[in-house]
Amino acid sequence: MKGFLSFLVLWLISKKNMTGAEITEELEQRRGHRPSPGTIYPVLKYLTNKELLKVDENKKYSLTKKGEEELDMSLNQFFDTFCDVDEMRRHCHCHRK
Amino acid sequence: MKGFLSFLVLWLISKKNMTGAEITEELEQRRGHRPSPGTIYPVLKYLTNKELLKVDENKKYSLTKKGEEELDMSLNQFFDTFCDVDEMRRHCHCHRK
DNA sequence: AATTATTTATCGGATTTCCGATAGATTTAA
DNA sequence: TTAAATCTATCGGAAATCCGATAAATAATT
Repeated sequence: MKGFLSFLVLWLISKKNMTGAEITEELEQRRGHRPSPGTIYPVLKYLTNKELLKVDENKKYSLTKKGEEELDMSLNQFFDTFCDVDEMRRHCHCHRK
Repeated sequence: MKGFLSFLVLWLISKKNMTGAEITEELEQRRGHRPSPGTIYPVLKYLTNKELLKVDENKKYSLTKKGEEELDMSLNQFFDTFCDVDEMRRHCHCHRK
């Protein structure tokens, strides 16, 4: 529950506060398949319990201060791992049909 | 076994043919922790069985034609999911201490 | 050649991750 | 105000993921 999906959810919510349904929709757009309700709601609950997300009266999730810090750390980790992301993109684009 | 680790291994080997030990080393550099032998060798076996990798007499792994195609597809998927990777990086860097 | 160190490989199991089914809650439409 | 549709939430279980322990194979050192 603390894998790539959590990371992606934090990132998406950092860009725009969203409800569970909106997050589901956005994930489907990006990944090409829709996460099941049994996937996304437990993730949101987990992140809320960890106080990385908070939710308002309209069920819109937003990052807490702690969530922003966690996101920053995860982004750093991400770019450590994918330090050559520009090269990845070039490789990707030059092979595009 | 077909998750992010496989993707990363394919990418690393596409840049440079490596042995299991060298891949382990490179992953440790990037991620900050060393994958256990019980993790990395099954992944290499899995990718070899799927004919995405081949291995020479010195145990150096390299991509097969099929492996290159798989990598291309995975890279496309990656950049679909992280379509705003530049924004991610900016966000990341501007928060760096 | 014998010993030691390193690398490769397998195995069983612990944990994580994710899903489909189900149900309750909320919203929308009739 | 019902009825229908959508959203939210939980549950149990299936599958994926990863590890540590162990052992076999290979390489390096003495």
